[in-house]
Amino acid sequence: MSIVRVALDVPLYRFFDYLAPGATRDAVGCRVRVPFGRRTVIGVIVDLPEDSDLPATELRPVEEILPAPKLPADWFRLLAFCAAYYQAPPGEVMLAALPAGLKRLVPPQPRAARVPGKRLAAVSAPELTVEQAVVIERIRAAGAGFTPFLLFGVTGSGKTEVYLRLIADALAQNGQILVLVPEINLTPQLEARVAARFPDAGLVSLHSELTEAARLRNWLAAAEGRARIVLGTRLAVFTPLPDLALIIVDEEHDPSFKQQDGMRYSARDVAVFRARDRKVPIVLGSATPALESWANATAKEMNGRYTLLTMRERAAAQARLPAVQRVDLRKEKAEEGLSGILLEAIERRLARGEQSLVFLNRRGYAPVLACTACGWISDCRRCAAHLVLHLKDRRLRCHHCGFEAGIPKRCPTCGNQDIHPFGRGTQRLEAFLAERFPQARILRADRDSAKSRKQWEALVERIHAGEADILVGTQMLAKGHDFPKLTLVGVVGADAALFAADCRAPERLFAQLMQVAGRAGRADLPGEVLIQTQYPDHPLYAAVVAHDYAAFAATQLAERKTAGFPPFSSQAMLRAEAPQMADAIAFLATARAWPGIETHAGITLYDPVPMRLAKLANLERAQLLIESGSRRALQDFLTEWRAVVDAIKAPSRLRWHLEVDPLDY
DNA sequence: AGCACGCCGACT
DNA sequence: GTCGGCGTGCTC
Repeated sequence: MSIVRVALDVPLYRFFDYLAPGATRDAVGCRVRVPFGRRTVIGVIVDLPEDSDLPATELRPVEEILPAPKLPADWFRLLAFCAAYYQAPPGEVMLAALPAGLKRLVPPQPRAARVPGKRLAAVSAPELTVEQAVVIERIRAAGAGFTPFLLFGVTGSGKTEVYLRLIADALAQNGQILVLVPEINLTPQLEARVAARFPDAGLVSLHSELTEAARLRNWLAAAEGRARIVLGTRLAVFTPLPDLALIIVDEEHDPSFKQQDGMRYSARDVAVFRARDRKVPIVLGSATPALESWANATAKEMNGRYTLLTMRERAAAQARLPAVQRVDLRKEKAEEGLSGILLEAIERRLARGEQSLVFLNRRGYAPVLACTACGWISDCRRCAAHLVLHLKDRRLRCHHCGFEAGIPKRCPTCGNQDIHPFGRGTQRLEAFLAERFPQARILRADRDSAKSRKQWEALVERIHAGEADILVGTQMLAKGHDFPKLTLVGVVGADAALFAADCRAPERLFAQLMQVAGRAGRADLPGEVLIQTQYPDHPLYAAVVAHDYAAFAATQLAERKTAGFPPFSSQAMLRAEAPQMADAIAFLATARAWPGIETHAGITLYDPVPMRLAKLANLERAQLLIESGSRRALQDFLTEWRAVVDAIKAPSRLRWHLEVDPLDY
């Protein structure tokens, strides 16, 4: 009597054995319909064990083994690695990696895939720059095995063309290619370029905005090898690819590669594991690499784990890097937060019929409403955060939990009518600019003005069509798109990130500034970037002005090394949330007090502390940082400790999770 | 996670 | 009397 071991979608760290009369090893990798408690669920057969820990009499028989699709062995290795590394339940992790259509008891009726319409002739490849050619040669020279490359190329240096050539190579050798991008709706032009170059490669995309049916269709096409190129967001890293030959991670520094709930994995790191496991090359591309990646490519301690490839020149011969300048706000008078220098620069663009972009990473009209008499401020009653004033729809809104309220006419505490918006958001800048430049057409681009992908695309379309003279936007505008007529970028309100408690804030600010600066002057028009700041001497801005990522990264890494922070140590974070902060702290304190820590050398457990956003949606949150100089030691500790934490008796309303390699503090 | 059971409080 | 709150225990 055969026994099958089945992974099920439950938060438990074990599998379940079932009787499967007549099943052979061939069943491993198949999905299976099994009774589980009082319900019937879909699982995945992970093994065909000789016998079970339980007597055969206690095993229930499977209801049906579903022959296709079959998950391959390397898929199990990948998911098992993730479950172990991220301390997540293996069954849950495996089932989460499958498209929903494969988890239904009644399988969805597969509709015939639409026959691709007009098949266009492949767009021919442009000539390579010298740098591109060198980079491609070096990657080719490394051959087919596992080699991780960090492709460090300034904005506009033509990383995409490098990807396309490598994809062509892999296709020619009958390989499949996995391309990971941070957010699909910000990179539709990459998809378009790949599709145009390789019209016969059966390119499919995989991301969470696809309908369930489309996702299943594309997943199957990839898993069956029909699709030769898979372009997707982080979840695509788990797609079975029988002929995988190359992995590309574009904008590898982007925080969107980090999953922020459920299993909190880094798709970039998972991709590197997968490349190593499948013995294929992987190219991580960025103009501002994550410090971890940069260290892997340059730091002595990392022994050249990654091969660094650099492209310094912009590909379009005429396109220069934009001239970046600081505007000293201590000396310059500012009107509604905009300096005379910036306003004049905008005026010149208006006169020349060019576009300007004012970048402010804060949406709404003003970040807070306050009473000048009694000190009342518009706080969210469910979060430790201010309600943001949205004048456009006359609401106060919490950007964390979504709580909304009307705008009070007078102070709710003291009745004073003199209540004022403090600070500035994109709406306020938009209003001021409209008043200041009545002849200009102003377009605001933030999550409020582009809620859906459709709205966003329409907005981009209008900008491209030249329907705007001045753009006011958040980081939404920093990514992806090239606007040929955009020659001026003004950066407003960036200083706040300079002194944030989060050690990664400078890294993110630098990446953001480089990215938004890269929007200026792409074509034959020279670009200008003006950064308004109270701290013009700050080394971060100096590095941005000099377009010198390497110098910036060197100082950051030196700081990290002194502080013993990643990548010079490994970290994990235990977080708890409960209606009462005291309960959350007490839970973490109990976890920290585990005596078994004695047997684990080199593990530091910090004190439990309230999170930066200490209260969110009526839950108070605290966290405990775990650090070790040895990743191995941390892993061993976490594996044991996780079970200990699991067994702690806590109030029923308390929730907790463990995050490995946290990005935010 | 579901989904049961089981025990107490406040309702038609 | 029973509807329902959530604590506890189990799922091959």
